[in-house]
Amino acid sequence: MLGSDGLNSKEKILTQAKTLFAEKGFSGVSMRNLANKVNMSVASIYHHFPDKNSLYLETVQFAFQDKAVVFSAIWQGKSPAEQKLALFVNALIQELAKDREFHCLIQRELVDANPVRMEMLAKDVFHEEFSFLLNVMKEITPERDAHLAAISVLSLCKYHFEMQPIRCFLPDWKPEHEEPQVIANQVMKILLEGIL
Amino acid sequence: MLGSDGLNSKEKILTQAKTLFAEKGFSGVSMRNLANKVNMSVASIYHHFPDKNSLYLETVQFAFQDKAVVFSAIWQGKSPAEQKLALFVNALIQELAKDREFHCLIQRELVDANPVRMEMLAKDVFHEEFSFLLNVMKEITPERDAHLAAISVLSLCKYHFEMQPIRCFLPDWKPEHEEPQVIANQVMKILLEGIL
DNA sequence: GTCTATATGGCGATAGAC
DNA sequence: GTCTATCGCCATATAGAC
Repeated sequence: MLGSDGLNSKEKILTQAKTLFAEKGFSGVSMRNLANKVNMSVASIYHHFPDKNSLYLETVQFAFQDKAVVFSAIWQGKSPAEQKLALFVNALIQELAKDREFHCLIQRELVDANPVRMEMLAKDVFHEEFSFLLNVMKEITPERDAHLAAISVLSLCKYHFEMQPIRCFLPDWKPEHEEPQVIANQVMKILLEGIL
Repeated sequence: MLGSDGLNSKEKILTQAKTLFAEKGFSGVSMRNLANKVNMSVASIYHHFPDKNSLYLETVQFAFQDKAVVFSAIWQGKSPAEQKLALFVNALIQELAKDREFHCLIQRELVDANPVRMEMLAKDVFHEEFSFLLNVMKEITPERDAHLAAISVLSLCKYHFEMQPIRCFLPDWKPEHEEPQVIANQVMKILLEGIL
């Protein structure tokens, strides 16, 4: 039942599907491409998934499933709110740097903006994480709009990675700008002092 | 030569292509879809463009072509650097709010990350604008890394729009969070004071 | 510059043997 | 659970008439 990589067929399919969908998007990947990549026939894939859309949905859920664990330790900890925020920023940036495919999948989901998938993602994945961040922001700056502040924190972390493909062609770019630690430090500095 | 909308056939095709590519992406749009939308045959489109890829490239350039004009007045003005930054943030957010298709096309380009198109975009479109922003940042905070600071300014503006499809499902969202002026004020406040 | 008709191949999905 | 073979359709692109 398990291959030499310790994965059963379904997991093998999902792993490669994650790679392909992240790279090319839903309509950029054919069942034949995927079958090729996992060394199976198309018909075998259809044995595990009823259709391409279901496969895509399961792939997205598969890509998200281990992410919540990383952050819960931070939110459950006993640090003061400011420190929780710093730990979260660091952890998020590390996670985005480590799992590029995860990052690309989110970006594609947001631009495709399928309303059904969007609500599913919001409820099943983002709601809890966002609530924790929201509470920390409320504690830190009760006079501010916590929702906008939380989005801004996420912006500062995530957009560095979205700009990665083009940044290296822009003036004053340095290789060190790609290091997660450098990015995280910069984000925290802005959050602490502003930029002006 | 010109239709009742004042556009010739090529412009009509590019206008609808911009809408479709922004919504569905390159591989999500077929030549038949597009032909349908402009009330032409597929063959007629191929009279104006040699293939789908060229059509896509021209569409992206078409979508970008009027954008530089909006900002040059700000950079050329005689305001102090801090005020130029504030004007830029406002103008960028207004532009993103006004032209959603433009916003989606950028997001898709960044996630597709075709190296050839990326370098083309960087050189032809972003280089000049980014340089102006960079110079303003250097003047405002000479001790900071200007490249990272400039990216952070763009992050704060652009990511609010990227999160738009999911934000309304997240806790504490209010309709006013979609107003460009509210977003711009929030961005400037963070840049001035930080968040903590 | 626009059309109809068509060539050629890839697509998602299924039938049925092993 | 995996395969080969195949269906019916839609994709990009072209030929050639008007």
